[in-house]
Amino acid sequence: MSRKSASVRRDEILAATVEEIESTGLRTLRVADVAARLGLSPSLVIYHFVTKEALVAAAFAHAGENDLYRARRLAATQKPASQRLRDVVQWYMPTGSTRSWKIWIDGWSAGLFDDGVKSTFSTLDREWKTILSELIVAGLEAEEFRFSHGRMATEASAHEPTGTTVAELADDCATRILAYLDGLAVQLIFNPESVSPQTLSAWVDAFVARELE
Amino acid sequence: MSRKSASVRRDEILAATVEEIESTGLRTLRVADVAARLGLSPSLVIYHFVTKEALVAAAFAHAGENDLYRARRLAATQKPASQRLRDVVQWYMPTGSTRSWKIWIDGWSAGLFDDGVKSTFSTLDREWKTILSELIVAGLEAEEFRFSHGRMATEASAHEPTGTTVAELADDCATRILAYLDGLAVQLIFNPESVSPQTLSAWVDAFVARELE
DNA sequence: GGTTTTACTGAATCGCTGTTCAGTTAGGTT
DNA sequence: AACCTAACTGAACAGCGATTCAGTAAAACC
Repeated sequence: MSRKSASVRRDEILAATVEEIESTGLRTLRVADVAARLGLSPSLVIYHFVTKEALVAAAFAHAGENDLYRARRLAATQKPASQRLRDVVQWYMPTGSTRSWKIWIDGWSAGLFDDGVKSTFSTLDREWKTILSELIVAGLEAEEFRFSHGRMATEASAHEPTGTTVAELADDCATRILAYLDGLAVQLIFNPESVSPQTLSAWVDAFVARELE
Repeated sequence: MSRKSASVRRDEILAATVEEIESTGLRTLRVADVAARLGLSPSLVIYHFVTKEALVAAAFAHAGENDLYRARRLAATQKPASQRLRDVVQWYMPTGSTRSWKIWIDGWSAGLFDDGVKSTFSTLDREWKTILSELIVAGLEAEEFRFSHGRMATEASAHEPTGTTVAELADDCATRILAYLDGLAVQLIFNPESVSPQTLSAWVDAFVARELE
C-alpha cells in the first residue's frame, strides 16, 4: 500500500472532509466516511488530526483558504479595479461558480458554539473584506467610481462614531456587500423559485452600483 | 406530580427545546437536556414527539410561527405603512429585539439536508415575504413612497422574464430586504467589532430607503 | 543491509444518548 | 366509588461511532 508524507495525506483528508460535508452535511459527518472516501482506515484520520473536532475545524480553514486563494488571484489581474471587483463578487456569489456554499452555512452553525471555528470564520471574513476593500480603494483612486452620495452624508457621519477614512468607508462598504451576498445565498437555498441565478446576479450588480456610482 | 393536557405539555416542551437550541446549539442538543429543563423524564418527550428529529422540526416551526405572530401584530397597527414596515424590519433585525437569531442559523444548517426542516423554512420565509410585501403595496397605494427608479427600469425589465405586477415587484423587494437582514445577522455574529447595532440599524434604513424612495 | 522513524491498520473498547417497555398514577367520567 | 383513559416514569437496551492500542511494514537514514 502506498504511503504518503504526512502533509500530503493531511491535505487529502481535508479535501475529502470538505467534500463529505458539502455532500451530506456536518450533522451526519462520520470519521469513517471520510476515511472510506479515500480507502483508508478511520484510525488514520484520527492519527493525523487527533480528534474529529480538530479535523472539522481544519477542514473549514482549508476550504476557506482555498476560496481566498482564488479570490486573490482574481483580484490581482491587470483589469480595471471595477472589473476585478465584479470578478471577485461573482466568485463569491452562490451561483455560477464552483465555490461551495452549503459548507459555509454549516460552518456558521458550527461557529455559533465553537470558539475555534468561530475565530476561523472571523478571520476568513476579514480577509474577504480586505480583498474587496482594497479593490474599492483602487477603484476610487483610479476614479472609476465614487461612494454614492446619500451614504457618506447621511448614515455614515450622522450615526457612526467611527472615523471617516477612505479605508474605513471602503471596509464598511465591503461588509455590506458581503452581507448581501450571504443573505442572497440563504434565499437561494430556501426559495430557489423566487430567485433565479440571473435575477440574483442583476440584484448584486445593482447593489454594488448603488454603493459605488 | 402535576399532569397537564397533551397540548399544553407539548407547548412547554417545544418552548424548552427552543431555549435549549438557542443556548447551546442544535449540535449538542440532547433529549435529556430538554426534559431536565422542565424537570421531566426523557421518555415523556419521546412519548409526545415520537422521535428527536420530529421534536426538532416541530420546535423550528413553533419558533417560526411565534415570530411571525408578533410580526403580524406589528403589521396590523393603525400607523402609516412606512412606519409599520420599519417596525417589522426592526423586529426581524438581529439587534434590539428579543427575537432569537442563533436558532435560525442552526435551522438553515439543519434545513440543508433535512427536507422536512427545509420546507418549514421555505414556508416561513414566504410568510415573512408576504407580510413585507403587503406593507410595501400598502405604502405604495398610500403614496408614502414609490419604487426607486433605477430598479424598475434597469434590472427588472432588462433581465427578468417575470411579469411586472406591482405585487411581484413588491415581493422581489421584500426578498432583497430579508436577504440583506439575514446577511447582516451573520456579520453581527462573526464580526461584532465591525458592525455596532446602531450602524447596522442605519444601514438597514438606508437600504430600505434606497429601495423605496 | 540494518536500524529507526513514522505512516498505517484491525480489532476492541467505551461512553453516550435515543428509544423501548412494563408498570404507575392522576384526573376526568359515569 | 369504581373505572378508564392517558400522562408519566425508571430502568434497561441497543447501536452508533469516536477513540485507543498493540502491532505491521513502508520509507528514510546511516
